[in-house]
Amino acid sequence: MLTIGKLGAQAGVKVPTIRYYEQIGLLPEAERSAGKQRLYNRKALERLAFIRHARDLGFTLEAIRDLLSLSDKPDQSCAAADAIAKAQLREVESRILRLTALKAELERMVLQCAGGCIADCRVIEVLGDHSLCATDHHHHGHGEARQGQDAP
Amino acid sequence: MLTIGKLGAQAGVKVPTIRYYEQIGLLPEAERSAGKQRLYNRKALERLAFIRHARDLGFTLEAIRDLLSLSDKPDQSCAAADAIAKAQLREVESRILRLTALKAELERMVLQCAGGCIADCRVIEVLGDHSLCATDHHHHGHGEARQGQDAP
DNA sequence: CCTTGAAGCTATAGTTGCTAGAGACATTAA
DNA sequence: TTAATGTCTCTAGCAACTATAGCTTCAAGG
Repeated sequence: MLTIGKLGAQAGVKVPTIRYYEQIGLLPEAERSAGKQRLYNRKALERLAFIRHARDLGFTLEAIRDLLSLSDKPDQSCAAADAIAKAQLREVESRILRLTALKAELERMVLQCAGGCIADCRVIEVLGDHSLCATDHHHHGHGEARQGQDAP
Repeated sequence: MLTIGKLGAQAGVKVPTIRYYEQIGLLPEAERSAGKQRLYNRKALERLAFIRHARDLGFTLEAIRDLLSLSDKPDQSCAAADAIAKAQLREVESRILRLTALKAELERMVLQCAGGCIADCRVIEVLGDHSLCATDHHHHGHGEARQGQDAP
């Protein structure tokens, strides 16, 4: 049996995040010790590692909730899981496209900045006037994969 | 003089977002009509367009705050503006790298899914076991450029 | 057996960048 | 004049956590 700290260390998830996952029902309520501390078994560790890994791949908690409930029914078709993964793939691809356009625009801005004074700065100028842009960086996706978390 | 609705339409920013920008001090307090409605002039429109454009390029509101205060001092060196833009460029580049790794992993998952039942599903399996991964998708950036907003 | 320090507990509030709703007032077109 | 918009303030909500405060529990050393 693992305490919440050990579990977090093994899965690479911070302790408050584990409690948060329990709170929103992504993890079941943990067993408790005599002194009301949470205790976890191997299955809980696997579930948490699954969540962590899916988060790393950019799945939302909602998508993960769906994937988890699918993985609890091993006899059904995996079409739904496949669809979720494909949607995620499309999402990632469209973000890459958009970011690539942004990158081009930023490079142009930075290259053209001669290092003079603000009045002549291309960065400020380009930001102030969209018509100076080469590319169409105008449509957007929905938030990146993770916030900055990293194993403690 | 523009009402807030016209201003938003011209700049491509929703009305509540404009009020929000004013609230957090990114836009100055607007003049008011006799009936206390906000009124804007050309300068306000330019400032808002600047913000909108910078948001489109993925700058945070904090970075934009800095850029705006720089652009108010046209005689100073543009080194600071240049640094902000370069930091943003590095940020975007690192997000692209990370997303590209994710994309490869997702493609592998999806390709290997034979479409059988959950018990054999590669998607579920790979998510459950990081050692099945080809790539190191383990370090992350800090949030994508925009939430889903788009001109009203 | 007792103490100390780390780890755990709950509960609440903060983060970013907005968006949505309620209920009241202003403006404009028919 | 009346109806339909538009605008006002205020509050609360979204994702996905993170941070803080003030407590209790646990494991190890003396």
